[in-house]
Amino acid sequence: MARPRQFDEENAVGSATGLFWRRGYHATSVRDLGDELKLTPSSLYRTFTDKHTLFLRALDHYRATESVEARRRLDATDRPVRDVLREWMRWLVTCPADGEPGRGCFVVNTATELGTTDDQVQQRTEAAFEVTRQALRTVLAEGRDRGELSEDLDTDAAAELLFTTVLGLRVRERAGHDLQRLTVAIDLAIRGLGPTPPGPA
Amino acid sequence: MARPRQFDEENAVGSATGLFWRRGYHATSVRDLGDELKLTPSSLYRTFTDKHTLFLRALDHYRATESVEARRRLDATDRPVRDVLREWMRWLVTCPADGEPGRGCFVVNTATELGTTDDQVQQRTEAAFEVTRQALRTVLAEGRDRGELSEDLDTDAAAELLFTTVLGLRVRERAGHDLQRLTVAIDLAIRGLGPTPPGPA
DNA sequence: CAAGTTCGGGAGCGATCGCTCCCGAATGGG
DNA sequence: CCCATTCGGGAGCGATCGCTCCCGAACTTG
Repeated sequence: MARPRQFDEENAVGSATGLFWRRGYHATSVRDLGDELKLTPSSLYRTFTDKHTLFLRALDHYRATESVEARRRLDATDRPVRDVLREWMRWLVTCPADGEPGRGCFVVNTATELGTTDDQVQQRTEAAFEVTRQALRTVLAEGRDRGELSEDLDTDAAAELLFTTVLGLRVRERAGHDLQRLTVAIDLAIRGLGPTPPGPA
Repeated sequence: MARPRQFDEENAVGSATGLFWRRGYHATSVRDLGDELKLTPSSLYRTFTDKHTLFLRALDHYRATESVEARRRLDATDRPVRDVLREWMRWLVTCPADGEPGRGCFVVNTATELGTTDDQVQQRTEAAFEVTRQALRTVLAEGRDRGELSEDLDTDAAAELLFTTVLGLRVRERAGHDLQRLTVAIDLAIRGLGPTPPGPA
């Protein structure tokens, strides 16, 4: 048709995600975004409509990268369930430190900042939450089927509890809490799943 | 000295707390505060210096009311530890509904919105967190001393885990999650403390 | 009662907010 | 090759931001 873009749209969304992630929605200005993405206001608005739409794109981008990576780490069916869960939770409280510590979880930060005020945002945060919760249910059910967890364990309830605990861990990482304390909580959360049942008699 | 105030300063701080609680720091403007507190800008700034200082006052007010109330509900030493903990956690996810649902915890909301960027804010959120954590340690230690919890239970670790879970519950209340699901998580968290040991032989 | 001080109210400061419009340049399709 | 179309760049829109100053009124103190 006409002149093509001189920037990669997906890269730009990635940068915007980082900025929204660190500062939140309201504290991030359009000019901040323009500087970070190396985009002029006109290009930014032509491409992303407005700030709110770009924020939704950022949420989608986060879910397509970070959330997918998190889910992938839960799908290691070749290892004991407890090990998978423990390492997954430890990764959740250390992974942001790859870039910089104290970013927490973009979805959690967004859910607490905006609450239930924005339907489109809530729809996305809720979908992200549901993916994690469902993944936990699946992992726990697998563990029980493989005999690694007691048959008395209510896996749905356990998933609900682990999911809640994970949100708390993300908050604490954001708040800069000591990693060792978080590890203590994680280890006990895993132990809370109960002892490994004896092998089939 | 001179002409006295025509408004109650503590009431004003209370209203400001409610507004900051619902909307967060950045989304609350000084004009919003002025309308809510029925204060003109000049009175507001003469009394509270600036928006940031008023926010710190709001955090202190919250700790002096909500946090103290929460702590009080944990100090019921005349009842079984499990019952106290369970009812305390259920109250944590329903108490905001007295006014309106979806407010979550002001301290959690603040910690996730501002992260570790503001020293004075972080100092207050951290103090609030530590009070809750210490209260949990005390309650669990009492429960163990009274023989309601196993002597094998690491009460410090359990306090760490319960504290983390509570933060998660507060996030989920803010996000509008179903109360029944939260109750499921709470009940299992209590069960995770282990069985009641048999009485002294 | 007069002096001194703080009050409530309001206009309005400079800066920044989200966003729009216009421009010449670059690139594609007919 | 030419023209329609989108590009990057920048000026700047009205609105709102956090905040300040000035005013006459109200109150306490000597």
